[in-house]
Amino acid sequence: MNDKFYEQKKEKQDMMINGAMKIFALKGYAHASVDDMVKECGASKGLWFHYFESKKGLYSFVVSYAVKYAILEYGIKLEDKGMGLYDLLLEKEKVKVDLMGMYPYLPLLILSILNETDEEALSLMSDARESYIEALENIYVGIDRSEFEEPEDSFLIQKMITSTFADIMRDYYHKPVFLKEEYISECEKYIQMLKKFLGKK
Amino acid sequence: MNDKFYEQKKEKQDMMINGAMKIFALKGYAHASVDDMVKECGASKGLWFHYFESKKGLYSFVVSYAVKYAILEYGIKLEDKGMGLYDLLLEKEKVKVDLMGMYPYLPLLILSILNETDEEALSLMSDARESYIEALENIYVGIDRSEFEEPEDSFLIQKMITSTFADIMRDYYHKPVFLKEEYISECEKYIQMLKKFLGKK
Amino acid sequence: MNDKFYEQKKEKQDMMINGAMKIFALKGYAHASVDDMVKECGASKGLWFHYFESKKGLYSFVVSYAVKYAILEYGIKLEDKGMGLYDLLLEKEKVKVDLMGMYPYLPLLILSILNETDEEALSLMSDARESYIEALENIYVGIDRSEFEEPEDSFLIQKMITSTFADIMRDYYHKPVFLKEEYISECEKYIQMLKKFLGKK
Amino acid sequence: MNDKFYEQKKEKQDMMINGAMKIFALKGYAHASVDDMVKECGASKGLWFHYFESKKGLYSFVVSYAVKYAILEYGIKLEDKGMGLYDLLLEKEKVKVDLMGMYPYLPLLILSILNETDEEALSLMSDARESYIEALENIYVGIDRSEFEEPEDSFLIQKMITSTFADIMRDYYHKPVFLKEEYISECEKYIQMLKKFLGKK
DNA sequence: TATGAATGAGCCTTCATTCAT
DNA sequence: CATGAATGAAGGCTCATTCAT
Repeated sequence: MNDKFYEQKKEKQDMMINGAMKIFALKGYAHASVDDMVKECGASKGLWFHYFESKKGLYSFVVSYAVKYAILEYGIKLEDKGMGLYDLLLEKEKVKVDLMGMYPYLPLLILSILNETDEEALSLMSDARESYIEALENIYVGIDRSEFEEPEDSFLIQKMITSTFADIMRDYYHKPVFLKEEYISECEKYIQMLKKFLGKK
Repeated sequence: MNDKFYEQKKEKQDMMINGAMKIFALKGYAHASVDDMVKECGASKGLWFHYFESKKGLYSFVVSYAVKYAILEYGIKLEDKGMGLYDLLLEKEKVKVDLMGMYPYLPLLILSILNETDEEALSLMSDARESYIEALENIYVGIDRSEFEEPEDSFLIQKMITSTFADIMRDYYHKPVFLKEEYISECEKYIQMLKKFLGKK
Repeated sequence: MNDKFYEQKKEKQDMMINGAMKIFALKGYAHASVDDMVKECGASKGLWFHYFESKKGLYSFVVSYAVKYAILEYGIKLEDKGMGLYDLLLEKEKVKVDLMGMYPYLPLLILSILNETDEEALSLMSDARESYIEALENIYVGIDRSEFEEPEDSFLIQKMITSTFADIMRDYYHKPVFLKEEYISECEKYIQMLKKFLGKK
Repeated sequence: MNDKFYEQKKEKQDMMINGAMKIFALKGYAHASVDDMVKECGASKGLWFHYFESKKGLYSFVVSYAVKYAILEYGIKLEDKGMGLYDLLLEKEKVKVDLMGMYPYLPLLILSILNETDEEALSLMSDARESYIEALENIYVGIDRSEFEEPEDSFLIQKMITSTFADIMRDYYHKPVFLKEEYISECEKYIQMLKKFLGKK
């Protein structure tokens, strides 16, 4: 269905993908307008529909693209089984920051996916959303939780870290420039604090 | 400006407030439509404008109302200075659940306020938003952090709990019915786990 | 149909009539709103409809009232047959200025009637409009045109004076206060100039 | 701001301009509806906003266009300085009638501009209105008033002619078809009459 | 392939009109 | 009589979508 799109130059593809990601990530599905994307990255209105048929199709595509790309990177950089919970969650944030090199708004888009409440948007991306969650679970399965006396505790902490980092990342996106290194330091503060109390790994 | 509205029967007032809270909380300012509110609670389109002049005015009013009401309840139920961090944050969730008795979507609306990115919405509620944040800070000032060797740690933990509870609450709102007791139990799990490791109070 | 209305105190009647005249005269039929009239003179929205059934009915009534009142005054003050064209047209303006004492916007309303283009408005007041025009013609019939060699000329001049005074009056209404004496002086300038050249009477 | 519009075919431009002129001229700014224009000339509702952003923008544009066009024609056809008052004012009406060839409602629109009382409309066209009035003054400066013993008289007469012709023109527009030649004859009657009495030129 | 003119459904808002009190 | 709450149709405007070029 999006074959035509892939026949273009990679550069132009990425320009359009980044435009769409930015607008969708910042405004959410319903409030994002195709005109915004035209302004953001030049490609004409007709072209978006030529490649993606509809706003729905575009959203499906971009979300699915973002998820696939993120899963791929996670796969490459987080696969060394046997990492501890803390190191892995921190590493995961570093991967996200790396992703921003190519697709600056990809991590924010993924956060917005997980928080999206618009029913239409949810139905359009249900597959991508689930496959992202599943991929994360697969990664989490490999975590070495032996440091924790009660395994259940580690899951609660995992959830807390995830929620907290998501919140912080959203804040960083609201600043004029996303300060990558500062963001990672901030995450590290939490990890170090937790390590001090709750398991060393 | 909303004098007319307050002259109506309390029941009807609350019906409209709840309708507006629900739609704004679920869809956000920009994507909430007055038509949705008409469907939600019967009051005709014209009536919303009769009372609130504009969608902007309605949003301002509802947000401000929600914030005032929440601050009031916090004031009444969280004022015993000297509570520990954990007990206070848990108690705060209980207050929110109590608020749902009268205004089911009030807590979700407050979460949405804190996450809102639409610039128009932000400008409409800047006062309310700030007064809410300030009120929370005043409550947090009274927390007894003596259990924590490093006070800084307690602030990181506080942030983590807040982010986590917000996430969980959003999930509970996505279910067909908000299971209040289950929600509180879930929050307690986190608190108990943390108490085990990080201070007893 | 407007019996009910006439059963009120004269004062209140005139307050409402003046409110309606002002709004209709200033904004024209289509753009005048009943809310404007409420603001202008206090009588509640429901009351207008109680007395006049509809905006159409109100317009019909007010226009008809204005026309009747004006014709009455013209009848009283311009009836001395045998006046010359110039004196009569000037006297007519003086009558209008007198009318403002009781109904400040009556003369402007009459001008607006004669210029109205809105089809609905035209159909609502066709009778009043015609009876006004007819009444004027009856007055003009009594004019002594013996000063004019060619009677046709006097009709052209009459039309010119009428158009000119109407224009000037509109200008005066646009000022913060209608300066009555100044208005009459301005009219006199034209009359005197014309007398100099075109007949003495 | 209206670049897009000018890139269309001249024919289509003129069709839309004429539609807008007609509706604005007949109904005035406030009561003119874009729907009326849709009915009048086919272009869809969205298209008007595609080109003009808002009803305000459309009004500004059309008024400004009309004024510029009229001033241009006046410049071409009335520039022979040294014309007498009468000939010039008559010539001016002929220019207006010529303008109707391309833009049938342009002269009526200009009359409506000069009579408009709606505050919003006034603010939207203040520049155009003033530039029109100024252009007329520049033309009037060239008038040869030597026939008049008292120059002041000539200004009064000028005002009278202007008011009268405006009135007559409005009447002609209210007929099913604007009878151009008849209109000019009517104007000439006044001019001839005046010449007979008040200066020959 | 690429553009943007063109369309119409949907949303915010106004306002004449009705009706319960 | 008097009030103003309540309603819905109509108008301004946005935006996804189509289509001629």
